[in-house]
Amino acid sequence: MHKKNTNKTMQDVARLAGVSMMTVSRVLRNEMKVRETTRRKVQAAIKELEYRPNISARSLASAKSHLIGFLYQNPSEGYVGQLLIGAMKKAQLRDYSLVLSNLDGTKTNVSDVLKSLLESSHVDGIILTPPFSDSEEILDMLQAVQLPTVRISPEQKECPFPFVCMDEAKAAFDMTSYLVDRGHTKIAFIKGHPDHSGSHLRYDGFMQALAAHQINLPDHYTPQGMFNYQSGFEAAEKLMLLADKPTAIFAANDDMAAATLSAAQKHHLLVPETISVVGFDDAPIATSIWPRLTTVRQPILEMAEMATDLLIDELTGKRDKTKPRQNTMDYQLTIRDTVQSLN
Amino acid sequence: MHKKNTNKTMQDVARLAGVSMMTVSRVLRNEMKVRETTRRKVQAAIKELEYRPNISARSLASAKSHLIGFLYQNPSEGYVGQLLIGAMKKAQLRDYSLVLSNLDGTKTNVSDVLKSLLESSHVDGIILTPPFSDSEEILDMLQAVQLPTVRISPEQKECPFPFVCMDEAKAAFDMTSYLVDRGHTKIAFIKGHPDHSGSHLRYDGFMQALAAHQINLPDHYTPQGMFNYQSGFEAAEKLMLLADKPTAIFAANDDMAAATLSAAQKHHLLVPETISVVGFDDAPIATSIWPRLTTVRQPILEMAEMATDLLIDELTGKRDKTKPRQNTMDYQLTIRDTVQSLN
DNA sequence: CTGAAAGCGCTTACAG
DNA sequence: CTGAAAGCGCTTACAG
Repeated sequence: MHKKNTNKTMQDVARLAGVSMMTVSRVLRNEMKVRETTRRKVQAAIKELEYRPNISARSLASAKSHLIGFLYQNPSEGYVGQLLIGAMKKAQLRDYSLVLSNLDGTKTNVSDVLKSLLESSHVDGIILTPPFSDSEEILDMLQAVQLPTVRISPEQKECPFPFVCMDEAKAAFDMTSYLVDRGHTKIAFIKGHPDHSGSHLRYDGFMQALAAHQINLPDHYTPQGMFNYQSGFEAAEKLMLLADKPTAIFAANDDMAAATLSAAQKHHLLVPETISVVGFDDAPIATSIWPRLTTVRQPILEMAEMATDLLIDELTGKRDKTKPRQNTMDYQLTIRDTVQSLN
Repeated sequence: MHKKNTNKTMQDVARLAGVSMMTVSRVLRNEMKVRETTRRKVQAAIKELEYRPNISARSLASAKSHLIGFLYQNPSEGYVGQLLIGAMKKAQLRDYSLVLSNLDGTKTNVSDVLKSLLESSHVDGIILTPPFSDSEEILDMLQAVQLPTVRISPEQKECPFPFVCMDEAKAAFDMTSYLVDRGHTKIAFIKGHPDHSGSHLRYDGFMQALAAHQINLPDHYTPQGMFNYQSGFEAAEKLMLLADKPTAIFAANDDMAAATLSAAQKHHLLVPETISVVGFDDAPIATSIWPRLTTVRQPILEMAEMATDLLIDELTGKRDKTKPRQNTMDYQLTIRDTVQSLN
C-alpha cells in the first residue's frame, strides 16, 4: 500500500525519457558527460514520475553503503548534540546516513571498537569529533585502510585528512581580554578535559592574554575540570573556597560555566555582582540558565555541516579542488549577563 | 583495503557448511525450519569466516529498507535525547537504522512532512513520540497505509498500534502526596505543553492528590508552561510574584523545574529552605543543577528500547503472541535535595 | 527440512 | 555523449 511510489524504477524513467537506464543513472549522479537537452528530458521524466532512486540497489551495485561513521565521546552533551544535528541534517540532505559510535566507556581499546565498526557497518567514511580528531591510534588505522575521513576541531593540522576548526586560542584570548577590559585582574580558569585539544588551545589563549596584559596569575587559579558539569562544580568550589578569590572565572566550556553558577549559588556568591563567569561554546545550556551566560559562540552546528559536506564531496568524487581542505570558521563573543564591569 | 572482510559472501558460507545459500539465509533469519545439526554447521561456518550479511543486498531482495522513522518534536531536549539513545541502541543491535524526523517548525502540515518521509525514505515502520503518539492526523495516515507503528507514552489506548507508557497520573499523584506528607499545603503546579498528553495526565494526578488530601488550590497556582526552560522560567516568576506564594512548586517536567530554580535565584528565594521544587522525568538536567532535583524518574531510555523492540518484532514477524502490545512501565520517586519538610 | 532458479534496482566496466 | 550486458549479494516463491 505505502509502496505506491516505490515501484517507479529507473527503467520507467528511461522509457518515458526515451533514453537508456545508463543515461538516467548519469543524470542522477550529476555526471558531466550528458548533453544538456538529454539531461532536461530525463529530469522532466523523474519529476513527472516522482521517481526516487532505491538506495539499497544503489549501494549493492556500487559496493558503497552510503553510511558515514560518526565517532564521539560524551563529556559535554550539548556540544555533541549540536554536532550531531548538523551532521545528520547534511547527511540526510545528500542521501547518506549516520552510524553513531559512542566511544565513551572504551578507554582501553578504541581501535577494537573502530575495527568492529568498520567490519560490521561497512561505512564509506568517518567523521571524527574531539578528542578523536587528534587520536594517533585512530588516525593511523584510518590511514592504513585508506578510509576517507574528516576531522572536527583537531589540534594537529599536518595530518592529511581535511578538517574544520575554529581559532580557539584566539577566541580565548579575546574573551580574557574582554574580562581585563572590564577591570578584572584576578581571573581564574577552569581547564577542560586533557584529552581534548580544545582544552589546551583555550588555556593557551587565556595565558597569552594574561601575559599580554601583564597580569599575574595567582596560585591555584587554574583547577582541572573534565568538561562535564560535575567536574566544573568541584573546580569552581575550590576557587570559591580560596582566601584570595578571583573576581572572574573563565570556564573552558559552557557546561562547566553552568556548574560554576550553581556553585556560586551554593556558596551564596552573586553572579555577576560578586563574581563574573564566562564560558565557551554557546551550547544550548548557555541560555537555559539564569543569569544567561556570557560566552564564546562557536558555530558548532555549521562546523558539523561543513565537515559532512567535505566528506561527502570526497566520497562522491565531487571534491572541488579550489575548496580548501582546511577550514577555520569564525567565532563571536556573545555578551550576556554574567560579567560585571569593575570600572 | 578495508573491504577485506566484505567479500565473504553467503555463497562462501554455504560452501564451507556444505549446504545451499537458502539454508544459510534461513539460519541467519532465525527461521525455525532448520535441522539443529544443520544449523550448527552453518553457524560454525559463519563464525569461521567472520561473515557479515550485506544489508543492501538483503534490503533490495526483500524490498525492506531496514529503516525506522523516528518522529519527534523538541520542547525538551533532555527527554527526546534519552528516547533517541534508547531507540538507536536497540535498532543498531537488531540491524535497523533510524531515520530522524524533527517536526518542530511544522505546525501546519505535519501530514505533508510525514508523507514525504514515507516516500523518500521507504521506512519499514514508525516510532511515534509525544505529542505525535496521540495525533489523529498522523495515526489515521499511518493506519491508511498500514505502516507498522509503535507509540511512546500515548494517552489514547484504544488505537490499534502497540505502545509503551507509564502511569503518569499516578506518578504525579504520588509526588504530590509526597509534598503533602512533608507538610506542604500551598502547592503550585506549572503545566506542560497542552499538545502533550503527559501534561494532562500529570495535571490530573496533581489535582486528584489535592482532592484526596482535601487541599485547597489558590487562584493563579497553575500557570501554563510549554515544557521548555523559557516558559518554565516565566511561569515560576509569576508564582514568585504572588502575594500568597506557594511553599512548593511542582513543575510538569525537569526543564521547567530547573527554570524554577533559576527563577528562585533571581528572586532571592532559597531552594529548598524558602521554596521547595519538584520535577518530572529525571532527565539529565535533574542532576546537572544545584541543588539536585527531586523528581519522578521515568525510565525513558528503557521505554524507547522496549518500543523499538516491539516494532522490530512486528517487522520481522517475530511478534511473540504472549507479549502484551500495551506496556506500562514502573516509575520511581527520586528524592534529592529540593524539598524541605515543613513538619 | 532443504534446494535451484529468478529477480530485486541499480552501477560498473566496456564499447561505440 | 550514449548504450547493452553482466553482476552486486541477498530473498522470494516454488518444488520436492
